[in-house]
Amino acid sequence: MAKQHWLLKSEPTSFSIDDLQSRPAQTTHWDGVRNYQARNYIRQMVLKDQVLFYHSNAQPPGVAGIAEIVGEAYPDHTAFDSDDKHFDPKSTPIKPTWYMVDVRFVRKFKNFLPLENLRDQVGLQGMELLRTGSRLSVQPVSDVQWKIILKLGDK
DNA sequence: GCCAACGTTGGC
DNA sequence: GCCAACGTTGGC
Repeated sequence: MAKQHWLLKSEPTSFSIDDLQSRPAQTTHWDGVRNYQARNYIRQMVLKDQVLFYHSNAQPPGVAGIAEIVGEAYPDHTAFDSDDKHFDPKSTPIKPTWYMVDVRFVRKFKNFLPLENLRDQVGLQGMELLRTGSRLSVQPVSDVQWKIILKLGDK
């Protein structure tokens, strides 16, 4: 299968691309996804898929760099923990509702790409990220979109 | 702080 | 199954 590309949103005040870089093995599990459409995308991810690391609720919001999938979908255990912010009693170890992947830092872009600038780019108009009211925290990115964004980020 | 655009919940 | 109320996301 051809390599797939994705975009993952994170609020840098809770977990930034710098936090990912400073993790042991520069790797984390991407927990807390509690939306079915996003969950379905999580389950489609395969090893070595490439990911845009997006900073949401940031000033400015935008794409900060690249990561890759180093662990395919497995049950999100934070859903089982009643003390966890993302606890969901409907999800059980026997029949988990929510899944997560392992993600490893690849690099930060030379240029942080603010959302505002992406809106102006020819070829990106169809991106889910740019759709008015888009809230999906896990999104597919097409080959064409991926290439345009990498070119901008590394320029 | 505001609010548009959702997704979810629960009464009926 | 419908839909109003509510809660959340996230840009601005």
